[in-house]
Amino acid sequence: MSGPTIYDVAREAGVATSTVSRAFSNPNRVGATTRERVFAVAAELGYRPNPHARALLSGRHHTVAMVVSDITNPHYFELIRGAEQRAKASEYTLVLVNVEESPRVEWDQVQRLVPAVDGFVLAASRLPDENLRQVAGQRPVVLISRELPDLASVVLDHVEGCRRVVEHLASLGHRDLVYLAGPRNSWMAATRWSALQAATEENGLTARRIGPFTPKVAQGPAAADGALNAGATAVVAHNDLLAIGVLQRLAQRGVRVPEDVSVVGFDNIFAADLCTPGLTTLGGVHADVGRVAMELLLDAAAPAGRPEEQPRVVLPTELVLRGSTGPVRAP
Amino acid sequence: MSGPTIYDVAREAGVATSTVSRAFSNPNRVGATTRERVFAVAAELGYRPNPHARALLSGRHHTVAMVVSDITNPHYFELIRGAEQRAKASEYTLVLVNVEESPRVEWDQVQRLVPAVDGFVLAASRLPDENLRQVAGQRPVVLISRELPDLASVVLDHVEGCRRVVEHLASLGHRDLVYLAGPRNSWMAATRWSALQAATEENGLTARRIGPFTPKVAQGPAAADGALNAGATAVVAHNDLLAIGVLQRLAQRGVRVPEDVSVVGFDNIFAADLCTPGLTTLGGVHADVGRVAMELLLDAAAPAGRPEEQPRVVLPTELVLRGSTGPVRAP
DNA sequence: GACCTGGTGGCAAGGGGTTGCCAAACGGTT
DNA sequence: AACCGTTTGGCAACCCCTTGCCACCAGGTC
Repeated sequence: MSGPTIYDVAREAGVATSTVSRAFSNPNRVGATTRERVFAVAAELGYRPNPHARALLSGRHHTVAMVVSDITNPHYFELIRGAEQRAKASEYTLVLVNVEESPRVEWDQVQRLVPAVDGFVLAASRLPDENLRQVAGQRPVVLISRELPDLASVVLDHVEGCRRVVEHLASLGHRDLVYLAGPRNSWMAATRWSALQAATEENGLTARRIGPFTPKVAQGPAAADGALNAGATAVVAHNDLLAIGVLQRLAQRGVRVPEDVSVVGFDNIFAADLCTPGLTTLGGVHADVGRVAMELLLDAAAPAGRPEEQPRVVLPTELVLRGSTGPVRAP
Repeated sequence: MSGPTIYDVAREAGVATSTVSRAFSNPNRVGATTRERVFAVAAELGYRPNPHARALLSGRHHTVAMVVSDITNPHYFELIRGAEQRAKASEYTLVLVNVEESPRVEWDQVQRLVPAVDGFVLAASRLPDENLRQVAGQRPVVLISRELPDLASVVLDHVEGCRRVVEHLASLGHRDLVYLAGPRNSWMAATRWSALQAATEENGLTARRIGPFTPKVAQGPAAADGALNAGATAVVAHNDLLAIGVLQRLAQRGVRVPEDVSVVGFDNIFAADLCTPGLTTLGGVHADVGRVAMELLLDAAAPAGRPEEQPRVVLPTELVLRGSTGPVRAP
């Protein structure tokens, strides 16, 4: 069934199995001529080292897992793409797990994979802090869109980003904003809210929060109705999906955007510039986020062992202005 | 570093390692009381079977790979989601590989993974037929959006679907359509083109083809300009991304849709109903495609061995009418 | 009491590769 | 010719788990 082994190669090349093994894993431990013959025979036989046998002994699998909380959110595609690219570049295999916003599923899947992978990239993990620490005790972990002391993480700079959002709205004359909150167990949701609060205070605006909402288009109507009911002039949605749902509902109810209400999202997903009006949103280079996270993970998983201090990378955001924000309507 | 082994469990429980092994992999081969004690000790020690040691002997890894040709296309998200869900349900691990439209990368990655996975789902593979057969000789393979005799596949019914597209355009008075072709090595592109040809002939229309185009938004302008130059009244783009790019370019050039030109896409991606006007497109339940493909693969990879005949599943399409198609302009 | 039967559990041999340790081979010294 | 240091390659143990085969034991039969 499976292909030839080092034994076949060794026999064929007239050397010991250990020599074949070393020719592949530690080339300068074996003479040049011998090595060449081994390679030649291996190529001829179509030999490929069995990664499992290798992993068995070394405990290193050249495999990492990426866990995302909602694979249908286009935002994650970019993260995945960046991470996958980086992993591939180092010949690491990427295992993808979608946990559909469920901490329970996330925990089960991570535990199932612990013995099979060298590390985890957890994107927008919904696990409680102590579970994250547990996982980190078992394998190297890099968080995306979440921070925790002593764990490596990559996040976009939402403090700065939210300030830009608030300043933008303030410059348009808005005095009050309503934040449509993301899931309760989302670190990002909490971070955005406190960053918005800080920035509004700084700029003399008020901020209110309603929700939490599952950040999907389908939740848009509920969120939009809530915002209208609160008399909002400016709405900041937890992410673009929710914002798009809000836009749709507002249009349906005859509320004009941005004349009556301004709407801001987060992530700058693919669809954000296609909807009507285009969505003003706080973006960033998400593929880079994925790439950097994977890079940190590969470093941590490297034979050298993980460094003592866990890096915390903060990447810049970018406020993308489109048609969904405009001057506040005359009172 | 790694956790306890069956030896630890065996010692602690006062039984032989083989008993521990059997307690897990073949429970009714060992007495109830012994089994309970083994489980208790295992739980206490936090024992987890090492999947690699297991795979080494059985040759089965409980891991499958999914290869997609462009992970940034929202269309694939749904495929991935369906496949991931199905794999998870059977406790299979899903390895994701993005090959960025490159047959070379696809081949390298697949070969790299052959010894590590139980099978492959190849979505829109760009590999030549003979390479696909080679892979199928090494591991079970299920194709998505591609057919090949003797290989299992799951596709949407594009013959029927294209007929619906053509009938729709014909009913609006169009007498001629221009197909903006997908990549040269895309089976889907060839299939759509021949299905469109057949359907146009059947309905007394003419069809022309320009391209090929890489099916991304960025290629839209070139495609749109080509279509306008050809004097098209109805444009059928290889997929929604290209169609969206076309819509943008047409708007930019002041060409009205659908008054001057009708545009149709394929896939019904997330953004198709957000653009302006909404995109008429041939959709289908892509998550089901992924799910079914994974199901076939798991069947084929099952211990029973693969069945002799390779299933070819054809799922229904659905023509989604939106604003981008309308009556042909008066001549 | 001798014999059989079915149910349990242990022994030991892998499965494919890695690696510590040792020995042979080789070229050069004195 | 005896001696020495350095490569280079081989032996065998080990990684963790599975499984064919055999031994054992309790209970049932005649």
